[in-house]
Amino acid sequence: MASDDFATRIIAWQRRHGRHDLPWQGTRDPYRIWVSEIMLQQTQVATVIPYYQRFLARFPDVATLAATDEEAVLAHWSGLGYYARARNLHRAAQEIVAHHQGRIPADPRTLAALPGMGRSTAAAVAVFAFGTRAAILDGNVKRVLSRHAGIAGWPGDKRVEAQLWAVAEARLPQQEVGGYSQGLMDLGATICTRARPACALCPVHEDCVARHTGRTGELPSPRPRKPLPERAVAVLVLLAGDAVLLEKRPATGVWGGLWSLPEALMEEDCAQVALRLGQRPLRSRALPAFMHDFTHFRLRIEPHLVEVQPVRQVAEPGRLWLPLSELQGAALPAPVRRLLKGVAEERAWLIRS
DNA sequence: AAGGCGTGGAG
DNA sequence: TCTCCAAGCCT
Repeated sequence: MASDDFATRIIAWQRRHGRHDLPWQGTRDPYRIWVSEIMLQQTQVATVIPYYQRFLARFPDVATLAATDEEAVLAHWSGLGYYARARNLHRAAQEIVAHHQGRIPADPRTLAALPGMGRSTAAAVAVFAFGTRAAILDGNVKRVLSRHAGIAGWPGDKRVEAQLWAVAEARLPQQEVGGYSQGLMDLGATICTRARPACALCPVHEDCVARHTGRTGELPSPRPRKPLPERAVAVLVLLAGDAVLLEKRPATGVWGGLWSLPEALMEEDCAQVALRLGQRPLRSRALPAFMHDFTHFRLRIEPHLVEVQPVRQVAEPGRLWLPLSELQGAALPAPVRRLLKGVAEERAWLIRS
C-alpha cells in the first residue's frame, strides 16, 4: 500500500513533473483562465495555444469582449470548431457586465449558470482563479480516475459519469486543490495517456486498479460507435472579380453564425443557382471534391467555381461579397477557408502568368 | 436523455 | 486510409 494519500502524491508529482508554462498559467486573472477553459473543451492544448494568444490580444478583458460584436468574436474563433462555445462565451461576457458588475463570479454554482459553463468548467475556473475547493472532471481526469479506481463503462454514460464525479469529490484534498487539479490533468495528458500509458512514471501506479488487473488498455471503456452517416453538398464559389459571395449560416446548427458558401442541390445546375442568386454566370467549372469529417457525419463537398460579371454590388442582409484578399479576418469554417485560400492562390498565379 | 456540435493529431 | 477522440455543453 502506498504510504501517502492519493492527492498528496499527485500534488508532489505536479510540483516536479507537471506543466507550469502554459499561456494561461502563472496568472489568477479569472478572465484569462475562463477563456482558456472554454477553448480547451474537447480541444487539445497544442491546437488552442495560437488561438488563445490572438484572442487575448484582441479581447484582453471581459468588458472588451462584451462590447464587441459577435462577428469579430467568431472571426477569432474561426478554425477552432464548436462555434457555440464562442457565441456562449460572448453572451456570458455580456451577462457578467450586466449582472455581475463586470466581475467574473467566484462561486462555482453562479459560474455554472453562465452560458457555456458546465459543472467541470465552472469548477476549473473557480479552482484556478479563486482557489475554491471544487472537483473537476474533464477527459484527462476521467481517464486517470476510471483507471485508478477501476471504473468500467463509457465515461459519457450518465451512470458512469456519476460514479466518476463521486470519486472525484471523495479524493479532493483540503489544501492545494489547484496543484492537485492541475496534477490530475497533467498526469492524464502526459503519463496516463489513452494509448501506451507510462505507468512506470506514474506517482499513483502502486494502487492503480487497472494497472494491477492488466486493464489499462481497456479503461476507460470506448464510446459505443455507430456508423457515420455520409452526406454530400454542392457549394458555389461565386466570383465577381476577386470577391466571393458568402452566406451567413443560421445561429444554430453546423457552423452556426459563420459565413459559408451558397449551397446547391446536388442535381441542380450551378448556372441556375447563380441566376437564383441574382447573378449572370459568365463561365463555370467543377473544382475537385473533398471530404470533411464532423464528429457525427462525413460531408462530401463538391465545389463549383462560377464567375460572374464583376459589377460592384451591395449584398442583401445575410449575404456578403468578400474580397479574396480579406479571407484572413473573416469568420469562416475551416474547409471553406482552405478551399477559398486555394482559389485565391490559383487566381494570383494566373494573373501573374 | 441521446444526439448535435469542428477540427486536427496520433497511432 | 481509417479509427479514435481531445481541459464538454446544450437541447
